[in-house]
Amino acid sequence: MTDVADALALIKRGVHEVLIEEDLERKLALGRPLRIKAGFDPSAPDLHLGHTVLLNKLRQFQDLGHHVLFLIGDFTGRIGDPTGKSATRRSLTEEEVQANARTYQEQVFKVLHPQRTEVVFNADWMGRMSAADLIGLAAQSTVARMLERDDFEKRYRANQSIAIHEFLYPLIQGYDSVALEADVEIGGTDQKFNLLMGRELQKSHGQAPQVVLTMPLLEGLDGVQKMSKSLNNYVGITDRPGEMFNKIVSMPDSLMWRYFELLSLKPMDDVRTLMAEVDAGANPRDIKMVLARELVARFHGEEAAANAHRSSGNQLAEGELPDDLPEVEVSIEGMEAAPIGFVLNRAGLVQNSAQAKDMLKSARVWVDGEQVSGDAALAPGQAYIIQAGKKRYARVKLKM
RNA sequence: GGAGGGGUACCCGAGUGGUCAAAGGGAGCAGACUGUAAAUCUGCCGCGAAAGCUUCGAAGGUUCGAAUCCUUCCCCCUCCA
Repeated sequence: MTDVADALALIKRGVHEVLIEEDLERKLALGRPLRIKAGFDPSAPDLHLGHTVLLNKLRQFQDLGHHVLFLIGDFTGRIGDPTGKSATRRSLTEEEVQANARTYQEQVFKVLHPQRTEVVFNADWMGRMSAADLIGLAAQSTVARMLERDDFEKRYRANQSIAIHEFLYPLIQGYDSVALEADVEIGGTDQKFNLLMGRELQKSHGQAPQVVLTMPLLEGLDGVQKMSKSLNNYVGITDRPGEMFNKIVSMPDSLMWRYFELLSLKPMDDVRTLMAEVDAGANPRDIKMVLARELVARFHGEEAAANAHRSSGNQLAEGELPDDLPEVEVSIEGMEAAPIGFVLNRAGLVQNSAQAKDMLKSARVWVDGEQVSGDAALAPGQAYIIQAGKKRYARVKLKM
């Protein structure tokens, strides 16, 4: 294990807050693998780069030899974190939880070391807890303490209802740390209250309190709002290589160093070297390509990263076709010839017929390399290579 | 309980009987320029290949014709008690 100061520097990279840093130093000095806990909501298994900020931090701990407890909150999922807008959340079935857990693991191990990761479910211990035990747990905190939490306090002052069970959420999340004997828990800045509850409950159970690390929420590609699927400003970790590459290279320059800090596993010294290059006049685009290659390689492998700049989803370079041209079948049911607008729409190359018309009008559609106009029609029984705009193309087969 | 104001497309917001698939702005999408960036500029922006179909809180009604007029209902806001 590396020396404590180096480890501390790596751990603090990109972190919003460490509570309490001296505790962390002491734990690191113990020389044993620490138990690092992070909880995940079982309802949303499609990960994007925003989620990987946390995963990267876990990975850095693993690189230092520590042990990660990947907690799937299947029990807490039934409550729904009161922070969220969704006060009433549908509870998931056992099968759904299992399916989501599998998806998580597939995606998560692109970042984490499987051998140093233990996947745990809090229903394992919470499901067995008796009503008496739960009351005992509830007795370990107070209403006044709960009202210190920002959103509870606001709602209380605004005379909005707070259901009793909502108070149980932080308690259970905290108790998870007791059950797991966590040394460190990592979460988003919005989780601070819940994370601190773990410290308190551990103390009252005679355990050394965990160190709390809060990670900033990653801004999405718009550079303003947090990354989320619903705002469509995300890079999904299952995005195709070309698509991922394209999104990263086209992000605003203002965002790139933030992404380097939180998403790259390159040492900060290397990142600072890149910064110096840009200061000295290097094209920021080329530096974004460095980041794009690293991330594509992480989620799709080195080979995909090497080819990402000319694979589908990314803009064509010099009119070259991508290596992995998607194939689509379009049924033209009874038509003698399919109007090009129809084909574009059915093949998913445009969002709606208005966009198809727009593209055709401004002559941005090519069939087998020939530019076509809006009145073009394609005969069935044949495959065409169709390109719509710069980024979208497919081999389209028309069938009757 | 009383008085008044309001619900228009993803968001804000104009529109008071036909020329309204609905002004304008923002967001989004496609382009030009550039560096696959920003800024700026252009086009698109309910669905549909088209014919056409479906929208203005909901349901009925008047009318040749309704976002616009009438009835009932639902929801939001402000003031008074």
